[in-house]
Amino acid sequence: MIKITFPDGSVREYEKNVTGLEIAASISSRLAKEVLVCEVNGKLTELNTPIEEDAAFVLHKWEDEQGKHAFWHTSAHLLAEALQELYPGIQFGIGPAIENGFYYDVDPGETAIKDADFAKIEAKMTELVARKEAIVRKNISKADALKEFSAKGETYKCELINDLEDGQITTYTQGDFTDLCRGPHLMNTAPIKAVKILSVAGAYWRGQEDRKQMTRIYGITFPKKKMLTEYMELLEEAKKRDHRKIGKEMELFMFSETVGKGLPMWLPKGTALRIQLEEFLKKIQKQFGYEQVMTPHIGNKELYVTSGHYAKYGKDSFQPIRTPDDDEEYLLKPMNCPHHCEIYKYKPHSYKDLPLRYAEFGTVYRYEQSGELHGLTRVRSFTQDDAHIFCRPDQVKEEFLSVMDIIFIIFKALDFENFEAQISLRDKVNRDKYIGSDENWEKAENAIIEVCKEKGLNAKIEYGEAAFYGPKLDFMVKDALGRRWQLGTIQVDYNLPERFKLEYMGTDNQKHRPVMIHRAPFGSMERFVAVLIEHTAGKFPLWLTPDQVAILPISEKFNDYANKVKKYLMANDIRAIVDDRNEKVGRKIRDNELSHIPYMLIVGEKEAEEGMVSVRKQGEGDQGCMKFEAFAEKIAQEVHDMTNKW
RNA sequence: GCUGUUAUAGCUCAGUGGUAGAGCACUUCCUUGGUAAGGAAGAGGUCACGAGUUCAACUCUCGUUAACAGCUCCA
Repeated sequence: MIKITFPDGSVREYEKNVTGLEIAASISSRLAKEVLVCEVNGKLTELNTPIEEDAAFVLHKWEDEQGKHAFWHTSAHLLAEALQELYPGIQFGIGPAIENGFYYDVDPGETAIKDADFAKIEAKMTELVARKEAIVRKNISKADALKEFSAKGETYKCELINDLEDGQITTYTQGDFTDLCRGPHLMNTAPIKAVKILSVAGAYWRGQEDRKQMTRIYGITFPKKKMLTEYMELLEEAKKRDHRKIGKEMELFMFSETVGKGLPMWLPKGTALRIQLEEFLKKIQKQFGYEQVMTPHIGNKELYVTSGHYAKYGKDSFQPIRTPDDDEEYLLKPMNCPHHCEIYKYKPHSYKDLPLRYAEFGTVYRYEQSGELHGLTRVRSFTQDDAHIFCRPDQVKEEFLSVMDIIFIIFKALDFENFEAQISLRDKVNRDKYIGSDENWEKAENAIIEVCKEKGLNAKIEYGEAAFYGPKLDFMVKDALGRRWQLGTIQVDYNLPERFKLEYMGTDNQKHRPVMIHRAPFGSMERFVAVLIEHTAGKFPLWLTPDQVAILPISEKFNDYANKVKKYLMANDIRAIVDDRNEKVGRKIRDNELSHIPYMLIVGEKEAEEGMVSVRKQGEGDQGCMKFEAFAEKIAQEVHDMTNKW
């Protein structure tokens, strides 16, 4: 007999070589039906694997991450099995489960797999499920694995096998399909009740740009048909929130093929929104001791040679601007830091001056690869809400903490609750690409880790994600389609002060090197607005929204009164428009509801006579009548209450 | 940059190897209204751009540009 310990701490005894499925069945038949995969002493394994010794034991169902993972991983194999039947001679790369579904990278040789083939593939997968083939796991020696897969002409699999350790190699077989795989899997494909092939795309073999491009087929499967329907509806919903769609509908920003791709232009409404955000941040920064500066959009190439950016990014940037002078070259500025370093150098500094915090809404230009451009989230010209803090080494931590406070204020004010933080450190092995001494790097890396701990921030550490000049802490949020976008960033930099030979006079009357902290709480105005649009679905908070109030005259006879009210509101810093179209009031209400304006004021004979307005709140209907002066006061108060929190 | 898909009116989209359509928006007129779509008429297109095939190309082929999905990249 062996002892099986469950997650709740209870222990039960079973015969040696009992399987996970048998254990599940001993608890309840329903559980045995729903369980997908199990965990024995922390190791995920199939339900039919015999358990030989005492073990900590966990069952995973669809509701668990691990259960879904196994379900989708098995689905990837099912996809491969279907492809093997449909496209004889097809070669397989890798086929993992992902956050939502799975994919398989394949090389179909001369044939191309297209959207039109999806139905055929789905049908074949469904057909294979009906065969109820068992999935069989097999341990195999490296030599045998190589023999087996090379016999089938599977060059990609052989390459993978060559990188594996002998003795650790397993294969999984279902029907005529055998795959090199670590597992774990479902015991058969029967639980897969709904199948959807989502898209097809190119993907480099092993993620390397110089290797062959495979065909990557994305799919998703579910244990119930209804779940697939719900998932497809969710995708539709997400599409409706896409900032590119809403940005167009609300006339916030645009692109012009003539101006150039990746170069956004802000329309009046979008500009109004952006200005509100900038003013909001300026107000906070003022409280935190920042000073605004302004710098040109170009800089002498030498500036970037000094900073090291030219060596690193020169080739992949907008190329230098020529002048009538043959020896002179300028770059569109790809970042603001070198300019701010020069500002720091304008005069000598004492330790008493520090920290100095220079802030600028600085527009920068980066030649992003064309395929990377995406709405407002990835563009070639964008405005960073940039600031550089020059401080003494002993002030780094405190400054870092106060930057985090600013970021938290912003996230709170705009209701971003589901953000993630990531600490980006150097690659553990390959350290050639980083500028600066090991000692400085370690100091900076440790400072970030400590500060996160102190703030109780659960940040994920990623090695190899650091900028070439220093480690960083990034804040990310998800967009409507579940893609992660980086917003705020804080980066410690021991490198630029070195390169620009920045100094301050210490208490010891000696020159010392300041530390520089780059930070951008929004990241960029463009990306932040994009994420904000998707977060709010275009329903911006009252203090931020471009139009706060729409005034709707009942008929043209009351246009004059409506304009009088508008003038009064505008004079009191309330952003109002008059809808003076020749339409019935029902129509005006409908259109203005759909355009997300928070308040509507309906004015007709009754209101005009008494200096009143009939108030209607977006989504909440009629709110009754009041004097327009009282309404202005109410709105001002509401905005004040919202903005006074920070 | 790579692979694939797409490009028709301001917007959303139908459509055909034989000179182009809808809804919304727009203009004019009627209507002057009370809390989510009043009515009529009209205007609007080099069917992304450039070549080629064809008696004839918006439609088929190739190239260019841009957008979209994914990959790679992101100071």
